[in-house]
Amino acid sequence: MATRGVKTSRQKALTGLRREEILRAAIRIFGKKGFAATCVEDIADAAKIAKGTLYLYFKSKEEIYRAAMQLAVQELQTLAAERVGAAVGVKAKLAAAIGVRMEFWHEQQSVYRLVLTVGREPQHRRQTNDLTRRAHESLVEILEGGLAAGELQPGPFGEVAWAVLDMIRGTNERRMDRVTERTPQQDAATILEFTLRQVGL
Amino acid sequence: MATRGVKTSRQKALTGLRREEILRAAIRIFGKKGFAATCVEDIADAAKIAKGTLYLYFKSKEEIYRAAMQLAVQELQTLAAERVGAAVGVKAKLAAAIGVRMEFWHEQQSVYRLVLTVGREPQHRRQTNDLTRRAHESLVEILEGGLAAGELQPGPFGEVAWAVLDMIRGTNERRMDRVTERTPQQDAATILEFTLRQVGL
Amino acid sequence: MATRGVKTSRQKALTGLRREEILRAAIRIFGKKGFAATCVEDIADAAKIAKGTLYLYFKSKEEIYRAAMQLAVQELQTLAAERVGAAVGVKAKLAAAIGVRMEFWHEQQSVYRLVLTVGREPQHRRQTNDLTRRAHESLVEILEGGLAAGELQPGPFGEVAWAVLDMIRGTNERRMDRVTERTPQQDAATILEFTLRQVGL
Amino acid sequence: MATRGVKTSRQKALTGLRREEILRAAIRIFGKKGFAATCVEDIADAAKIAKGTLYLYFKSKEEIYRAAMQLAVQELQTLAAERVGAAVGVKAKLAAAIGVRMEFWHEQQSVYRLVLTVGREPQHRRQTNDLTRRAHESLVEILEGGLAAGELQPGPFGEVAWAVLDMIRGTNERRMDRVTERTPQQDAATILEFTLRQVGL
DNA sequence: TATGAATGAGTTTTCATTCAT
DNA sequence: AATGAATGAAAACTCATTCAT
Repeated sequence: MATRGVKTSRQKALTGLRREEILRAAIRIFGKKGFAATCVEDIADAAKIAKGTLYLYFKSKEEIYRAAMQLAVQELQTLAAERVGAAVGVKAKLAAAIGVRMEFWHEQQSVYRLVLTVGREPQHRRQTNDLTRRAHESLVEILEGGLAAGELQPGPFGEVAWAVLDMIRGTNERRMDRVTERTPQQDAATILEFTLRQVGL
Repeated sequence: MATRGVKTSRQKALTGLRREEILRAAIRIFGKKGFAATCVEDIADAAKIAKGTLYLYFKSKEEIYRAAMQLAVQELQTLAAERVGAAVGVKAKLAAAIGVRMEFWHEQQSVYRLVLTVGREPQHRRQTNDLTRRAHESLVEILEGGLAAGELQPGPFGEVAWAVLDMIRGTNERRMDRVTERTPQQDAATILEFTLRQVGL
Repeated sequence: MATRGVKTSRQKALTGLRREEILRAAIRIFGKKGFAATCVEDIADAAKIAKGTLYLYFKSKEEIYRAAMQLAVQELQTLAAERVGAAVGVKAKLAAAIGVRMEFWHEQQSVYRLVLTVGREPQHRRQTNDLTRRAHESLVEILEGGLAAGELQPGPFGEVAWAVLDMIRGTNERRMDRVTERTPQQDAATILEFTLRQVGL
Repeated sequence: MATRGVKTSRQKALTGLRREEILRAAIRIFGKKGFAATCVEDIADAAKIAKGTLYLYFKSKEEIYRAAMQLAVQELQTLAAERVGAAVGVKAKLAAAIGVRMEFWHEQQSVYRLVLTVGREPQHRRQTNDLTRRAHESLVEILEGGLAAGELQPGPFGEVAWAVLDMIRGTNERRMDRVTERTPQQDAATILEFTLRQVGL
């Protein structure tokens, strides 16, 4: 009765932990099999809980997916903001923005598969696009910062930023599918070089 | 009865036609709904035949998908080879290679959706990658042709070609999802410009 | 292709037959176990078809129930209208209306259980009430016919008609639950007598 | 610790109170939704206790139902016995017996719904019938008392008593479902009148 | 005694594939 | 060849009951 409707902070922490464990499992399985081919029980098994328990934390398979995606992307965004913030100068900031994404996806391949496969399914496009747009904005900001600082000339920053994201996606995908043999570092370097050439550096 | 087990060429032609009708329907529906969310009956309805009849032409849903993809891509490749062959000089050839892809996908959005969504699902990656590899090869050939003709200096042609494909994919996707407002022509121009800058033209 | 979207009358008859077989099975099972406690598979088993086949004829468990109820009641109403129409004079008509209901329910206990149990569940009340109202109307008509013919004095026909239905329900239920040992004929006679006394005959 | 395994009378009283609170909540919810559609958590919430706590007082959902029903009916029986006992003469006693039931159910619609809907489900018929039988007996007693006192002639008292109960149920149900617009008092008067006419008063 | 997280059997519904006509 | 009714395995989700705290 004492705790009715209330949660001690210890309980909240546990609940949060459990939620996250489930999401990590979900990311793994969704990333491997895709959304439709993943069944809820697979996720439960991977999280080592019963099927019903999932539904205490999420109210549908769809919601599990959304939360998993959010968790994954949130972490990347935090990390990227940090690294870009620490860099000085457009060039270094761009290198940081590109590099952090290459490394992150490389280390978190299952997350990336999740974004690439499930995120492209018709019902998930909108969410995925929102995430992409934010990444785009942060790249444009870097370029505009360079302009303001007099390091760059004006240019089609919007288009360049999209090109960067397209290349990051493409190189990562090819690495994951073993279409190319290049390392994340090599790819990052190439993309940076290409980008700088586009903005006249 | 006379032709039991044998096919007259007229019959073969008819069969081929019917197959293609089915595939056109499949492309439309798969592209709109994705692979898992499409049910075989949807395709049969769209092709105006009975569900059972599908199985006379294809032995599973999976096979319908594979054939649909192949049909879609084959047409693009034929068209691209033709246009690129007709162009003279690296620049014109590149412009043709990029332009033909932009237009084709723009006109055949449902096919493109098919490639983008279903083609990304785990079980279809290998096939999709094969198709992409061929596109890559043909771009590299153009660039190497330019080198042989003395129009270009040596450069990271492989990487540039991938970048082109990544940008084509990205811009098309954004247009389809209405993330940007640009026309296929504008995008093609930007991509071409970007590419030429990379190879020093 | 010839029959696309069309059904030969033979096919329709078969389909109708199958539908009815399913409904007869449903009536039996729903009547025995109640709505919630009946699972779709029980009905399929009783109808000797596969679970999935049910869904070719009805789109949900709920719809099966509604159709079953309708079928059951429709038959009673047809039979009642026939018998009442054939009878001459208020007294005979009343006897027919009461008698036909007693016999019908007695012979079709499973249908009756269906109406009594499932029909009382909150989500089905409205449909059940509609059916009851029609039975009420037809009884009132008989009484008003008697008034018009000068056989009866004016009276609270509406209330009497409800009382008749209440008693029919009550006696049938008690017989089914073996709370009393009376026969349908005895009960019908008692109810008729009671009714006539109420309208002054 | 001193009282381990033993219950002080204070504890028993508290336990009894808590049990009753739960049952009142259960009556409300069962009455509104029916047995199957009610989930244990609904009851717990309504009783403002945790789901697990329910199982300290009752060992299953089924048992909660049985106890709730018993509680509901017990109160009616006590009240009826009291009122009938206070009335003098068959007519007054009948009026009391009918009236008390009409009023009670009218005021306790949720209880009544419980009896009407859940009580009709196959697994609960026996219990419901037992309760009904007792109501029947008490009505018969009144009529036989009238016979003994010389107020009535012999008659089919058993049948009349059932008719009374059938009409009470019917009128209450119709009022609850808004099939009629009559008040409990009007219905009670009509039923009394009908009854008296049957026993020749 | 009280709690509510965890369980997993059980339910409805979908749909790729088969097969008798 | 063509049909579409029939199948049944598989999926998402619910909820009565248990149990560690």
